[in-house]
Amino acid sequence: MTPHASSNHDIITAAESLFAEHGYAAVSMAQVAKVAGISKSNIYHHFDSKDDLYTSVLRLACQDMFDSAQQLSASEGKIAAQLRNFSSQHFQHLHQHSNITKLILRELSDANSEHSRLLAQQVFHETFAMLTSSVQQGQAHGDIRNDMDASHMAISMLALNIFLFQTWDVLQHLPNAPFTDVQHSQSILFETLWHGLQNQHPQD
Amino acid sequence: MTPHASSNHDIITAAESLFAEHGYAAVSMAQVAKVAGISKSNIYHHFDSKDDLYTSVLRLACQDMFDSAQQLSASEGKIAAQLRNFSSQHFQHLHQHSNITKLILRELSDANSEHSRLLAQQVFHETFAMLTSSVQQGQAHGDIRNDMDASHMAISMLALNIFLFQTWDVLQHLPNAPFTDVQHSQSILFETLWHGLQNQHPQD
DNA sequence: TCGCAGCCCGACCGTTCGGTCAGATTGTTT
DNA sequence: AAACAATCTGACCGAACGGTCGGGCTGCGA
Repeated sequence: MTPHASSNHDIITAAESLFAEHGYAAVSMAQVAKVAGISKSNIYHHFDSKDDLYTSVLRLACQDMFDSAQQLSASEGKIAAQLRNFSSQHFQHLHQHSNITKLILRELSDANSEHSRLLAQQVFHETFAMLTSSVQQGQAHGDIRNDMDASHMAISMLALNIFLFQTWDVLQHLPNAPFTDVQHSQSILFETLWHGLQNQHPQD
Repeated sequence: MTPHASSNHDIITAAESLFAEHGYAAVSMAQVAKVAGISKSNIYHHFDSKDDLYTSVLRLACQDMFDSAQQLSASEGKIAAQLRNFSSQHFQHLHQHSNITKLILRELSDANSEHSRLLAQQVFHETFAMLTSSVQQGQAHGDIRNDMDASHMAISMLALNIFLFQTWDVLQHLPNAPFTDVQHSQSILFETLWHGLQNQHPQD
């Protein structure tokens, strides 16, 4: 509600990390207050309810994700370098805003209200539309094969990055330890996929 | 524990769907009792605590996932057909056991105890090892390019399937509706990736 | 200096939580 | 029918939950 709000941002920051780490139901207002360094009652002076706090956190998180996603625009140069650069930036982007990413991933699992889902899909749509557009440009230039849907190619790139983000901790516990450097693994996954997008095949 | 298993299985079934849908913290023992059709106290006759119930649910879920994952063995024929078939089966497998899949995906986000993580990663390792082995066979036969790590190729296939599973609801809300039939999208994603794994390229 | 409006807190409320317990019910064995 | 263990339940407990309230504190305009 209140736009300028002094410690409003502190509360949201504390709530954001807690919600991201443990989920909505597992976080109490008392915990948020303790982390934010204020009293529990004070939170209710800034927010109507726990749900209002969570909604505010989610809305601001999506806004941040939206803003910073617009900054990772497609660079100049060949399509290959463009997509490679975009994918790499997107992956780092996920880690830099890891709290927000975890929050949105949780929202995917819950799938309850359409309201929260709309927020997630709004932020989803941003990077997705950018990537799809780049792929379509590549198809127009003849660099990317035309016999496949640009949307599916774009979603594949996002899928590899997001999946790698959320499973990295588990992947490192696999035997024979095939995954050590996260940046290296990301580039390998991209190159594998990119290799299949190129338009230099003879026939099938 | 109990060999003839009176209502023990009913409780776990009820708890499984509730935990999968809403998460551990958001589900109360009273809700589980109501869905299972028994009293709350009766649950404590079969399980020591809420944590014990959840652990039992997770252990049984991983066991089911493990067992049924072994059944989707690599079929005969060419490597391409093998992998295509495996990927398709794996995807259907996720949907047939959607509760267990959601449960394990939630476990990924929580990342709290090593105990539960080990369970999840055990079930993860199963399909991963199978796929990696198939890819390595393909590499030995010369059907799959040798200049990339088999582990990363395998994880890419799993990533596309799992990501498609958990984001399908959101993807359908994207504008222009590029994703309509989930089976069709899955095959497109696989073909795109498989196109990049093949060993029939001239050079880079 | 006063007043007053926002900011903030300790104490408190009703409800729900996970969990316990004494006892009713049921099934089986003798 | 008696006896006994397993199964099941309603009533209950202390703790923690989301949320409220009255009143202190602080800064600022008059």
